[in-house]
Amino acid sequence: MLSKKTKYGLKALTFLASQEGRVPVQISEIAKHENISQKFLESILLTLRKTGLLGSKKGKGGGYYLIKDPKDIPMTTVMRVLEGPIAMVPCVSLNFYEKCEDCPDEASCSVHKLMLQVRDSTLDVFRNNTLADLVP
Amino acid sequence: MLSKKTKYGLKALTFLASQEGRVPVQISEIAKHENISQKFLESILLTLRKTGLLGSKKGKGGGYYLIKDPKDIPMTTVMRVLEGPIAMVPCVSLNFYEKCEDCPDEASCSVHKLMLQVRDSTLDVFRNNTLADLVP
DNA sequence: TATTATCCTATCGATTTAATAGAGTAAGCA
DNA sequence: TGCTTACTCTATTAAATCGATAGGATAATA
Repeated sequence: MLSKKTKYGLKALTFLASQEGRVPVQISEIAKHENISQKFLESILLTLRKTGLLGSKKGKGGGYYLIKDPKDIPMTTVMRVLEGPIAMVPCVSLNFYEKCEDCPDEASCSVHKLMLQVRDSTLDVFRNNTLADLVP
Repeated sequence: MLSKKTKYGLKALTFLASQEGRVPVQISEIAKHENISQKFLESILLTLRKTGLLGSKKGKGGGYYLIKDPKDIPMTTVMRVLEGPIAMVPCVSLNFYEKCEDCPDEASCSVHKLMLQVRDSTLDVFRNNTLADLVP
């Protein structure tokens, strides 16, 4: 299940991508437009900034803005930052690999085999979509 | 992230599918073979039986067994029973549809658009795999 | 009737999630 | 300089979920 954090983050990013130019947009405006808890959104935007996806400006006329062109932001990046691993199981994760404690042999593991396929097909979707593609 | 319930359930089902004939297999044997907490597995097998995927037999020589041929059990069924909705968001779920409280219009929702693609590609994988395909 | 093994409910601790509170900091402007 | 604005950061919370465990009830076999 997609977390609200990711859901809100995606909506906020899409909203920023739909803006003309790179004018900073206030948290309150985004929260209002997307029906999101402002305080919660605050923390989400903070992590997006720390990851380098967003820039921010304090004080009057301040807010958040996209640093790169939406079409140069693949959804793989966004999803990994917001939701974490794309794979449903750590043992098939490209960026967050971990061995299973149970499971003596990955190669003969039925779960591994199936989840590898799921990861690949999901990855395809995220690789074929940039933030620009999400803007209506 | 795939829950342990689903992971264990998949392993147990695969193990049963790999058995010769339809001989009942004891919980303890499955748990031991797959390195799974026996008590936890107990509750998982119980739900699998209630859903009609497994049959059971009590007393000596008892245990669990597959009711249908592994190649007639699509992974869509298994995953929905164990993990629940395949979609990452209720508003794109075929079997567990729910409207989002926020989000005034699905058609113009960026999250909806993206998650629809993910659902379809994941569904493809599960539709193209039966339990028989998981057996090594 | 004794043994075996599933059935069922209840509970528990740990973790995660979503949200909130509140004080701190930097930028703009008069 | 001092005021206002708006992001920054830490801490806390309530609720939900997860994984696991305990223990007795029930049914089938020998």
